[in-house]
Amino acid sequence: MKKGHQVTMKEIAKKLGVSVSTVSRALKDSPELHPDTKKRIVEMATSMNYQYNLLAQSLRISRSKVLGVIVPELTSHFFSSNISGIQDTAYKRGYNIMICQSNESFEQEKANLKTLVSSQVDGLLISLSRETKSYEHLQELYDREIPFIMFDRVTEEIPVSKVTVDDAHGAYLAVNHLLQQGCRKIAYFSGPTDLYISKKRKEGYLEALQEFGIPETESRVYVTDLTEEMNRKVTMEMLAEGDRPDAIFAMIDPLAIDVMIVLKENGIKIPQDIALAGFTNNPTSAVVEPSLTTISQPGYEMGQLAANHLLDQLDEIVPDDPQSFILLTTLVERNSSQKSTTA
Amino acid sequence: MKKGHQVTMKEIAKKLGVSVSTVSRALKDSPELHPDTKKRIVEMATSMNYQYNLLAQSLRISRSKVLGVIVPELTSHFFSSNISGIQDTAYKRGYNIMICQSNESFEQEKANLKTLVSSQVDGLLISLSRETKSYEHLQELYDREIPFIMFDRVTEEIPVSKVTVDDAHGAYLAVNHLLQQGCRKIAYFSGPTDLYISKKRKEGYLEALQEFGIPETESRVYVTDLTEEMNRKVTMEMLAEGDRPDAIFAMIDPLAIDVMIVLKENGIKIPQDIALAGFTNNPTSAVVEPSLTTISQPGYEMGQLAANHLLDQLDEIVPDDPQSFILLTTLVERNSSQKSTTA
DNA sequence: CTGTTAGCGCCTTCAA
DNA sequence: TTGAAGGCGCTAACAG
Repeated sequence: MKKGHQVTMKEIAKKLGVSVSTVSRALKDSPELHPDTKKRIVEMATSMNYQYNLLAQSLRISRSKVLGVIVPELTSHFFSSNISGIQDTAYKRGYNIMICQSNESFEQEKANLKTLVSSQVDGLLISLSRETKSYEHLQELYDREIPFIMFDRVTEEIPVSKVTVDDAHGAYLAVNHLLQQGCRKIAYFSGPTDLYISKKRKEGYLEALQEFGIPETESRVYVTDLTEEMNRKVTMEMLAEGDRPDAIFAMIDPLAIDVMIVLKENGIKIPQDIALAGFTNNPTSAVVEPSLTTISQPGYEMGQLAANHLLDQLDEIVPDDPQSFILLTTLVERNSSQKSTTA
Repeated sequence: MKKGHQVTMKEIAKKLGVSVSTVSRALKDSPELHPDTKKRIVEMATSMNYQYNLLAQSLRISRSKVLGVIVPELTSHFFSSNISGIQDTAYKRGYNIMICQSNESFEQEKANLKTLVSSQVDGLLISLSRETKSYEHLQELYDREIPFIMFDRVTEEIPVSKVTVDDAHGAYLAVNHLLQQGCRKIAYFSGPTDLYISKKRKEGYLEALQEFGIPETESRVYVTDLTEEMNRKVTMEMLAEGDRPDAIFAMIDPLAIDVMIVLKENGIKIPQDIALAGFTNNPTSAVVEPSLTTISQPGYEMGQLAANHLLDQLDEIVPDDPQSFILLTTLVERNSSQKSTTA
């Protein structure tokens, strides 16, 4: 299918017997122009259905007014909330966004970066894939002075602005809550250990335990690659052990829900036998049975903040030295952890 | 923040004392070029960290290799699945995507259309907002011969290709299933009546009833604007009536779940007192209690199909007369409707 | 095999 | 108040 012809300033100019520059000036409402000429041109443009060509402008001014976004996956509620915040913010400030998903693949992430840079995006918002363990591609981006910031899945290795939630504190809130409920043998179900959030949330987990005088014990840490299969396997392993925990803090809600399913299958009562808490506050968590206690992350706000900050940097409203924004998480108490009321 | 300087072919040419066209040819591996020259140029480009400027190419060839996507909202699982399918497909075929969300607003949808057209997207994939009841903006797009197709939320008014699921048949499957379970007084909970899917799903509902010799009765149709508030209100109204239904078919899962919550609050047993079925198969539906019987829509596949078809049209692999793709839905039987086994 | 020229659509001097 | 010229980065047609 061939795209229909788009009217250009040149054509308007020819029809009216004026120069292209005059048309250009009229269309951007320049004051140094005879009102009549302006009127004639604007009317002609409207009647010819003229549509401004942003591409040409971008080339001209070396600014595309496009932001690139790379996320691990589009279908997760958290990331789509981020994107929603980014999109709304960018739109309000006159920018479009181009989106890529790395599908949690390092190679894909590098490829995405390349096409977005090629497309001359003015800046990038990046959330790293699970596989990303080396950062040369980001370093190169940095060296080439292409503005970008990271959100949620970040690395400390590159000195750019970052937007995250307070993972450690969120985990602390969750585990502290479990402790308040009387649990003392609390397991931590972790994602891959090299993931930033796995580490941070473990910090909070350990801090809460320490505060209650419980010796740090790695023996209650279970690691999964977050596939349903392995989540199930790890949970079964835990159940097979002699000294079962009385509570589980799972690094993210989907993991918590996988754990919940396995526990229920095995006749374990939640929260009576084992209390459970997650992290993220996915919509699903509110409706599972029992409803899942979790930590709420402000996904939409993160997206807004990240986009606003990047645009502030681009527009030099704000100096471009790296800042770290840490958003607050909140505890959402639900039934999966209410020992006191349900026991 | 100023974007770092990007190396251009011109600079490479100057460094090497050749012409820009030679550089251009070398970089696209043209055969009519001395291997040595080519080698020198490619090496120089690499060492200077040259990055191709897609924007300039777009302007030159009048093709941006960008697809525009407009969806009502980004955070719904169904639409993010669509987008995921679109993105993966576009990427594979060398296209980027620009995404806008209309936030269910007609004005926003028109504005989105405008900026995407301005950005010179090669084609558009559109899913209409709930508010969209007039179609001049699409007609204009059509008249201007900008290739686009619609998916999921479509209108028959514009002769372009459409990708939808078989809504009527899906509804038929759900209601037929409820009938098989022995229910005879089946209510239909509908969204706004001017919505395409509201109508189509009602058709399937009525067809199933008819097949069982149940007189069409509008009295069991309940209409909501799909806000939680009104969903609740309508459900309460239904409960207040004398002749309660023994089953409910809700137009979409979130509505079904709102209904489920209200029923449970009122001590109604599901499915024993009232069976329940939804439509969409959101991830949430699998984990609610009782798990929700629903109709599965292939969101990712819809996105893939839509993107592939549009690109086929653009690349003239396929003639550009409008086609209608109707994807199959499947019944997902879960506990909210299993009268036979649970009664 | 390589260089020159022209132009994609737009805007910004500079000149008139 | 308006026009002409030049250029953003790249490519394609035409020379040589």
